[in-house]
Amino acid sequence: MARKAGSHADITGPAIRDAALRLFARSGYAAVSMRQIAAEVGVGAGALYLYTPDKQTLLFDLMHDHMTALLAAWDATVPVKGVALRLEQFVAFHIDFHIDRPDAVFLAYMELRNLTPKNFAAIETLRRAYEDRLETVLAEGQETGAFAIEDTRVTTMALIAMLAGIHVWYRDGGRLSRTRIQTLYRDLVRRTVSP
Amino acid sequence: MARKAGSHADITGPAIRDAALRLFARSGYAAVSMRQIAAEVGVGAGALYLYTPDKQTLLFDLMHDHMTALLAAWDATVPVKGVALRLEQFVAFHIDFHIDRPDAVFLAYMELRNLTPKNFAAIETLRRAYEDRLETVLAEGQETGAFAIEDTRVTTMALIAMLAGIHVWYRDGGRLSRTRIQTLYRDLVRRTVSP
DNA sequence: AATTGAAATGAACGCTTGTTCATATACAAG
DNA sequence: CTTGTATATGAACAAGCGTTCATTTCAATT
Repeated sequence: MARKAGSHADITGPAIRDAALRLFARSGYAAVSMRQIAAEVGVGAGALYLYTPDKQTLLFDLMHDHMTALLAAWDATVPVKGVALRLEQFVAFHIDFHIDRPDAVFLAYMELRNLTPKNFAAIETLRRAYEDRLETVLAEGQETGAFAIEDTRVTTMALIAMLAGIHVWYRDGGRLSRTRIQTLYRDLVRRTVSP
Repeated sequence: MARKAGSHADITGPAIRDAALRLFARSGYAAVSMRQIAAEVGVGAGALYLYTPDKQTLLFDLMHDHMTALLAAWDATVPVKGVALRLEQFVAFHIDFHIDRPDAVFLAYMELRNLTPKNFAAIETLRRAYEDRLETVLAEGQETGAFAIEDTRVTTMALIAMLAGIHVWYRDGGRLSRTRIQTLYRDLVRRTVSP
């Protein structure tokens, strides 16, 4: 039996991506089979290939779309005046964006080594671009004397890692609210760069 | 042909673990086959099962031994006087220990989800114990007034993540020497906790 | 009512997987 | 020189892998 009522491409396509994202994040790309993804969607394995040329492209598209959306969202923020406030804006933005997408964050940080070299390079470029957004803010603050930073690149990586680490322990409905976390990390970051 | 001259258990055993560690770190547990590990050692696939009951145990033992060695090494340090210096000691220790074991660090941070529930719980306990070592230092400094920390647990996680992030970008013979990195991170950490 | 075409099936393909086991080898002890 | 044992082989097993494709189903268009 095929083509049940109401089951069309614009439903199945996103459903496949959702299921793949969830399963890849939970068990890892290599450990998840196309048949598992298909079963989660409620479809035969062959149907997946109506929506993606192969498994590798499915992974790449998920990571690529996440990174692209991340950069677009930051670039769409309205910059506040003053580099110190701009840095606080970055922290709040980062936490907001990432806390709502735990699975995509997991993918982007854990599945790089399962990308083909060409796909890996593409994602690395995007990741580097995001790091550069932060580094730009830090460098500007350093120039104007608003910050006192010993090594801009190292501080960038340290802050990104600090923020990325939230996804390791954050749980919805846990001890700390999102606002509280943003406050705490805003202060941690401020201490790290202030003169 | 079996049992070549000089090829004994005390050579093959460690060789298997070395190869497994390297391959698991490079490609991920699920993506590495027992035959690949065996080939790297220069042995048939069946021979692996003279040294490990199964693939899962091989992974677990690698992670378990790493975490155990980490805790033992820290507990073996001679505590310096003064909680601020003790924190600096932790930073230097952490960087020293981890920078020499990039593959084991990769495993311990990336392959948790490929552990069976029981094995996962065991590793989580060890990881938590390591975090607690740092938290203890922070809490003591907070009590004595040497540090000014808003939330001890969050700061612990933030600092661990910051330090763990080094392995993402550090390359042997890169721009920064190990000592330089230790100095930079010592200062970053100090700023984060100082009153 | 007939036709079209997108959407899905499910069998089949050649390969790889983790693991087992009967068999073979090479060294150490008697 | 014979025997015993630790070490390794490599074929075999059932299961699962990603992917392809001839075929079927169903809704919309004519």
